[in-house]
Amino acid sequence: MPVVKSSREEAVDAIMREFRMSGYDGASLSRLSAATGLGKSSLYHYFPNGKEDMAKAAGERAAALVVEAVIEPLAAEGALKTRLQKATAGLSKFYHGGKTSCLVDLFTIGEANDAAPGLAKSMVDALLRALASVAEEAGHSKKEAKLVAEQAVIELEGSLVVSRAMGSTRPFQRMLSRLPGLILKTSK
Amino acid sequence: MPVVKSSREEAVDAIMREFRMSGYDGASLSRLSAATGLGKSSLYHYFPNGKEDMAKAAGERAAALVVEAVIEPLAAEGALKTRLQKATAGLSKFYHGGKTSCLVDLFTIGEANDAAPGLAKSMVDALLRALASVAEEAGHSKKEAKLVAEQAVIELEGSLVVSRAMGSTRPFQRMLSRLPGLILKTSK
DNA sequence: TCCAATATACCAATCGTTCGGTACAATGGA
DNA sequence: TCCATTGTACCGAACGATTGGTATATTGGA
Repeated sequence: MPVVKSSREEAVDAIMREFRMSGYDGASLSRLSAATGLGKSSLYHYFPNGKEDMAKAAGERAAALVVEAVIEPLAAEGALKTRLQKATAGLSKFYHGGKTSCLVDLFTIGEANDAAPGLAKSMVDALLRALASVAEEAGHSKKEAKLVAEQAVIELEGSLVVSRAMGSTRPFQRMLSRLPGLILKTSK
Repeated sequence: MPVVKSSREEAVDAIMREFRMSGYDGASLSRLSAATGLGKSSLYHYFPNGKEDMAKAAGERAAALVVEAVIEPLAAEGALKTRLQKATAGLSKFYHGGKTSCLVDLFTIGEANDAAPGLAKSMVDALLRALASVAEEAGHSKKEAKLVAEQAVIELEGSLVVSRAMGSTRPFQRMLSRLPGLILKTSK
């Protein structure tokens, strides 16, 4: 098991960071080059199809991080409440307390749609499935569970947008504190 | 009262549409030129500071439309429930049933921050104030009203993101049907 | 005649991309 | 063991196209 990250893995991390800061259209090759410390031409060594490949790699990396920080804790052993706490902590970490945007948002704007179609959809689908399964376990019907999961993702994405617009992480933090209740409560 | 829109007003509408489709970075001058049917020279005649001015004009236009479709109905005479219905209808119209994005989201990404700082914040602030005032009228305390308003904006923005990502307007529609209850209900 | 509005032509800068090439490590047959 | 070969990792320079923006000329209605 390699302790040292490969150069490519480091690059993907940096690229993901840049995309989450500037969006797809805003993340120019120059910026991506500066962010990775790799020359523009070197980027094409790791990502033969250029920006498109970089977006895909960034999306896959982000998805993997969400699985690790949120979905796996939810699927683990233990009390529901504890798992939900771990998942919200994971969300806070992944979104840096609300300071970093979500690629689901950024990759559904402008040219990103043509460059990497379906990428955002698959990301949100995975999250929806994981949340719905937990909501079902918490006592919701299959139908209710789906709605609860959707509501959770809506609040997640929305709180990130509002936090960004207001220049404050409070909306995101408040959303995190609401999340466990949203999924656990059975009363309508 | 002019029935015919001035050439500039028509241009602003088209520009707003283009920004809402492509985001700030994605809306190039060529696209804006094509969308308005105006040559670059004409665009710079109406918007001397170029893209930046266009973004401001689009933001102001969007804000005015939201005032007209949502905020004024909320502040009008009549039963609260009726006003909320009109406001949700206004939201549905402004966002084309969930098919069109929100500039609050798009203008907080990439270069837009530098070009038009504070634009998104002022937009979301106006909406928050209007919603909070209605929530207060519905029986919430000042503090609760603020939180309820924030929650409403979060769900609005979030449902637009999720709808975009899923390629379905259902999440937005469901959010609209939740909205009145969110603001009206006094029980915790 | 005036001036808002549009056209034509152009600019430097940057875009995403490709080219030709270097440095170095690993491989493998003689 | 030698060394030719191959693969990996990277780079600077340049590509054509497009970016946002400007300067100057022309048009046309009041």
